[in-house]
Amino acid sequence: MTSGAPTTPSSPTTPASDVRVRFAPSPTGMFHVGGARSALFNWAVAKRSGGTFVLRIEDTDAARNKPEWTQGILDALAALGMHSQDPTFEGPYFQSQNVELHAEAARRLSEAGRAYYCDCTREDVAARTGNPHSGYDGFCRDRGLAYEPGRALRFRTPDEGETQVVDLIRGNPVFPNDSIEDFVVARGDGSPVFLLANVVDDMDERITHVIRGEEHLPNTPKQQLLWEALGATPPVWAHLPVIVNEKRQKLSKRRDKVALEDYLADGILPEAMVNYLMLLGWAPGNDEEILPFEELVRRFDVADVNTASAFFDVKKLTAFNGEYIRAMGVEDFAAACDPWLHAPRAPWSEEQFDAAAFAAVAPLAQTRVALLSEITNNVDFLFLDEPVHDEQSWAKAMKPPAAELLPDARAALAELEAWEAEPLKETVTAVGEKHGLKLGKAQAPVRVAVTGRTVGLPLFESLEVLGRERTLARVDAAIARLADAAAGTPAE
RNA sequence: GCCCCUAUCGUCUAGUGGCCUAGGACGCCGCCCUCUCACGGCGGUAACGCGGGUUCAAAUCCCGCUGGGGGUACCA
Repeated sequence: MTSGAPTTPSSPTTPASDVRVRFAPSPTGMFHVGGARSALFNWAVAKRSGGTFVLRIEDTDAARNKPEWTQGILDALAALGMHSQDPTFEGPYFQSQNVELHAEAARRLSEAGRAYYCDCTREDVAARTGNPHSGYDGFCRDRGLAYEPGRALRFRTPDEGETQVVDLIRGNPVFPNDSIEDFVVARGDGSPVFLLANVVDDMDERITHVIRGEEHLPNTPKQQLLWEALGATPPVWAHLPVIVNEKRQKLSKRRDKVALEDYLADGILPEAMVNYLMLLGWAPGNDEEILPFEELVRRFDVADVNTASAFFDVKKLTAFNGEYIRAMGVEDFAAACDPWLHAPRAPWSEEQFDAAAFAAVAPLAQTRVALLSEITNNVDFLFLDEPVHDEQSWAKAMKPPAAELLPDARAALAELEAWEAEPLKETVTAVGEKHGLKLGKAQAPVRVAVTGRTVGLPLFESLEVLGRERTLARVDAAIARLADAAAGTPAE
């Protein structure tokens, strides 16, 4: 404020800062795209500020936690670029290893009179208030109950005043204290609940900014009260808008496709997913959207994140993925396709697969796939013994004069000297003209005979790679089928 | 019920009182390119929820309404 005071120099090298953010998932299922976005925003803040990203696994719900889910979280974060080899990354810590600290915090709260023991059941409370949703009525507040197994510890919330939360995204929401019930901080068996454990861990890990989903906003005044009661300065909060489905409900594991792994298995590139997720609720400005993560980070400020919920649009994600695929070098593209070129994802065997043939055709396929998984159908005709039988394609392409054209094409192809794309194209063009067809029409029966489909890679390059022998055999098979159909013996 | 958040094209968003006859992207439609399908190029479609204020001036500020969402557990 004072004029003349030295301002912070803007250094080209990011100075190490005290900013410590965290991502604290619980390992109760497949890793969620919503979680991925929260992690990414935290990661971006840490990167941007030169701070630290702490990963904490909240594994205290023994009944629902499974170790494989924890590994799933680690793998998913790593796939998106957040891994322990990066100096920004700290952890993972496990909440279950901090139970002593949680218990001590509960004890302090109790001893300081900030919390009290309660033996009411839900039914007791509901019977007294007449409303199952009205919250705890404070019945045990001044009964001076000592701890006994079965008695929960409740935090004594202030009766008056209000609690204001400092939130970078939402302004500073104010909650009337009389609307905050005396919530449970430790269960009847002494174990801490989320509200407490989460706060104690954040204090322990010296978290300065809590950036999480909007669904936690109602927890925030309670947690802030806990921070204060425990004698610490609350962090700065930032509540991200929720991600919703087409019905504008929060994405849920039950009804929506939310597992990051599923999208990767479809052939969404991690970079595309990162780019898309960063743009859900935030825009880098300048009318630009497709940007590398480093650039996104450079422009990112959590305070600029939107407040309204955002629809997870798979179509736009897919479009982004197409952009990323087309931007790759051909070799990288081919390498990325690899998992979809072999069993079990591909319907052909290792013996049938021909790497050289794929390499020849990869550049042609690159502009035609938006998901890597689509590569399989684009090149299957090269590796399968017979082309796929797509009956719709057959019906569309094998109308007259296909039955006459195909034998002519077969004959011309058999005599072609150079089995290369250009002469192949000239040959089919000539045959088509003989039947009064332009190339566009004339190529269709040949395409379906050889590849099984009306759509696909450029035909003549495909034939060149397939080879004369296999091409002719397939055309022969199609001619035979057409003849059978004409003779009244249905091929089907 | 109570508490809280929220509202620009179908969708993601730009917009911080005049640059807005509201910009970009996805989607959709048309044209061009073209051996199919894509890619690419060009063009089009389409929005400030409603009602009051404040102001010379409001998508932008205020209030109300309506709509949407989240939370309301001895889950996290």
